[in-house]
Amino acid sequence: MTSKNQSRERILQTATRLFHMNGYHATGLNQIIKESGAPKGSLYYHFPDGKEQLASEAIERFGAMVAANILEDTQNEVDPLKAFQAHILKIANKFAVVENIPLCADSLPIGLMAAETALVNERLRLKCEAVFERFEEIYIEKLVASDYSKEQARLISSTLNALIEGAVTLSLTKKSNQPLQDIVKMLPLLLQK
Amino acid sequence: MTSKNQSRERILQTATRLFHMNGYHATGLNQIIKESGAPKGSLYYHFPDGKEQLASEAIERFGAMVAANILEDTQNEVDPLKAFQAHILKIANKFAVVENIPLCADSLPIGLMAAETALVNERLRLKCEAVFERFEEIYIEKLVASDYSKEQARLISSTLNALIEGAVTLSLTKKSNQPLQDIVKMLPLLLQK
DNA sequence: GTCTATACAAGGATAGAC
DNA sequence: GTCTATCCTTGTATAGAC
Repeated sequence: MTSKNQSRERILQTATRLFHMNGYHATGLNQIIKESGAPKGSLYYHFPDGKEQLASEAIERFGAMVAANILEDTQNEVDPLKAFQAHILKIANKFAVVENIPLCADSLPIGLMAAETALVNERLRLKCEAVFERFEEIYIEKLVASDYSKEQARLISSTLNALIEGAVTLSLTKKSNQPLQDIVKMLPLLLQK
Repeated sequence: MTSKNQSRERILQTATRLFHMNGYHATGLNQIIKESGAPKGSLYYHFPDGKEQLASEAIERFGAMVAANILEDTQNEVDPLKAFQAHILKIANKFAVVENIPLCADSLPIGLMAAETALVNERLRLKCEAVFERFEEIYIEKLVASDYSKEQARLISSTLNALIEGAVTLSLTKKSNQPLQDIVKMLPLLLQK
């Protein structure tokens, strides 16, 4: 019972990290098995649908992790502007890259897997879509609680989602968290009522 | 001479499209050869460094195409706000998706290949970085010409880059150009002096 | 410049013993 | 639940004839 969950858990954990670091197509099942240290034979036992199922659950888990982070950061500050800025700065700080490996995997974009799968795998596309929508919901809730109108809140949240996703990609590409710092500075303009 | 360039050209064209639609790792050399209709034996003749070289040139070409579009759109309008809005709307309109295939390949993000390669292939990462920087330069130039300060222009341009990249990814994932439309509406706030 | 054939590795997936 | 062995496909890349 516990051992079942242990090796399933190890596989899923490693898969989540690798998929989001390197992407869906660049990550092999053999690599996941090797790095997780889990018994090789058990992969298809725990994940009968193979790679697709593994990726699907990885996206779900990754999304939940990030959503929890967002939620925490937004609840620590009453002011939505300060809350969002704190959240982005947290990402920027985690973002330091050491020898090509980002210090923390949750500073990576969901957009990599989203863009990889959007046109070719409906199941995974839907998972990514759900994740993005969850983020948006949290932003909206925070804004509405501070008396932004429903439509204004939706618009800001959609933009914020795009902004963070894009800035993470840029930071990754430039090997610098400058783009993330830049959007923090611009955020006050976006949140005007 | 012309025939040399013809088949080289066909390969590069197809590679550019496939790499940016499906990503670096999901695109096979066999697929490129098949779809381009180019003679199979000629790939390694024209691109001795194989897939990496092909991708490198594809990124360059794709970046140049998009940069030309941005330049055109920004020159058709004196007001930077209107110019940028027109540019994004153009992307949004091209974006219609028919049976999972986007109507126009240049509505796709560079970010896919950027995020795929940033951590694992320095040569391609640098190409992507150069492309993003070229975009930023164009934005900055337009803003400075309208009396924005240097630093303000840089900040807005960096943000705009992230915004568009993120919105395209979101639109792709949601199969809707709503995110792109959203950022058009928010743009006036960003361009305040 | 182009073509065919082929080498060689890695990918995902399955079968069957334990 | 786990392990090993194996299958099939696909991937990149090369050699050598034309």
